[in-house]
Amino acid sequence: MAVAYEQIADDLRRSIRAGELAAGDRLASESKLAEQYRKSVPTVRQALRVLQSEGLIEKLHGRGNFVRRPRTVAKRTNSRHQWEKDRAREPRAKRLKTGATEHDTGLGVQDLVFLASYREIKADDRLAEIFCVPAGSALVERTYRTRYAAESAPFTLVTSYLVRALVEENPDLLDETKEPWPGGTQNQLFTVGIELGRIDEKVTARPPSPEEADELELPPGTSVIVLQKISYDINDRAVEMSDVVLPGDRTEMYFTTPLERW
Amino acid sequence: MAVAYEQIADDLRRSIRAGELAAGDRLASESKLAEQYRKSVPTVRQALRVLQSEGLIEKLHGRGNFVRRPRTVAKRTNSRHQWEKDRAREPRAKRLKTGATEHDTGLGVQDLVFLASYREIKADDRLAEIFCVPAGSALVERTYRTRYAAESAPFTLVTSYLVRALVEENPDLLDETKEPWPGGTQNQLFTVGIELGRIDEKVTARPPSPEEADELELPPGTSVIVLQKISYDINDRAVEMSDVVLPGDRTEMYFTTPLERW
DNA sequence: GAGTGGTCTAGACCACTGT
DNA sequence: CAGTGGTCTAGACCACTCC
Repeated sequence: MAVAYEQIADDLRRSIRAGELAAGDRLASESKLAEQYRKSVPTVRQALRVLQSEGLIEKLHGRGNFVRRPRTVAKRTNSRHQWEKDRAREPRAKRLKTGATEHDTGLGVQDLVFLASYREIKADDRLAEIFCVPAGSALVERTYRTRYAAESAPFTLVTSYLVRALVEENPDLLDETKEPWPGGTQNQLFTVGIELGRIDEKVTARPPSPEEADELELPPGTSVIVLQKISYDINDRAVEMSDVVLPGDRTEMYFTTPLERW
Repeated sequence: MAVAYEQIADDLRRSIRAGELAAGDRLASESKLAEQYRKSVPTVRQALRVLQSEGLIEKLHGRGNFVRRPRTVAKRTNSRHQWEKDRAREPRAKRLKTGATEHDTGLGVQDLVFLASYREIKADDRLAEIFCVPAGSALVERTYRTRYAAESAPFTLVTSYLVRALVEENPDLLDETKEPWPGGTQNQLFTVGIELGRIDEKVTARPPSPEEADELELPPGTSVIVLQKISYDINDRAVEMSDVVLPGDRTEMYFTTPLERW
């Protein structure tokens, strides 16, 4: 009944689940497996494709097929926003100690590696509409990569936008060498007199672009979670927007919604 | 440079994007395509697999390969919770008119098809911990399927749990024929004297189980978004939990986080 | 029954990895 | 260089759909 490639996939899956093949182990070569199961190599490869799409194995050209190691789950909350706001007016010494990502993940600043780069761009139609500025207005585009010190792949790719005219009175906000900025974006905005009143987040999932799959080290078949965050000041003006790309296989997001009393 | 199957995939992708192949059109048969591109059938099939994993085509055994129709995006917000709470004490006539899903999607009750079934279960360890009851306690398990009247696949699979002891004083709450219940779960809980104080939602993404892929009509390679919702009453007691499975390719979720003033 | 996609074979050659 | 996975061929046979 069951087709051959499914039987092979089932058998290998069972071996992995049972621990006969441990995380990081190399599987027998495809030609060896074909011999063992008395099937052709393409049939074995079809079985391996199934396991790969389930995230159980990793195919490395010229090296072999390996049992995938489980990766650390990265957590993200919406309480981070109020937490960051509360710290935005604290003294630098306190802000230096920890940031919103550490708040979410429960790790210390030494466990995370952080890369930032800034450049200036002109607003396209989407960004112009969000910020209610004319298309072509000057924006600051900031890209961030955050990863665990012990792993090679980042767990978030962030592109953040600010309206240049709103922040240029503090030249440090245009200088990427000031990153990581203690206290984060909310403290940066505080230095130019902006207080946030509300944050809207839109969450979707989609297949990764080839570049995203490469950078996040995603197995084929894994989706990315895409989060678009817009920060509004206390006058309901959009002052910051971020596109956040998160690996679907290792991200958990938590949202708390308080309700008003009757 | 570029390998054959990628060239074929690129060419077909371009045809679809350019509209030469419209949504719902059948592609030429695999043997015809092999002839056209002067490649073997397995190579053509490899190209089609790429397009399938991108959600661009749908393979129907015995019928052909078809350009996939874009499906309606389903929206979900967290403002639905306050909205539903505000309506929970309204008269039945008002609650009948519309529900939280209509609030999210902007549609009327006539555009949506709704299925519900109830059964009684015993709490497993996970549920016992969430509700702070002994394992084995009686729970009401309620499953819901919601779809657009014009489409065949539901856009949400919901499994919701209540502690039987908390709701059994109103026998209607154990009766699935009372669904769809005007005013939703928050009105149901109101009838037994429960007011919600907070809702926590946890969001992750993962590959679908075969059953989920089948029911949601997901193309291979598409993830599902999994949302676990826990509703707490005003004394911080968990009173309801839902597991919500959403198709990753057609779901948008919106979360608003208000911030306290400085 | 004709036409379609699904599975499978047996083997060739190429590209990548590590020694 | 040997060994590995990646691509590709040419064809066989099966399962499904629709007429």
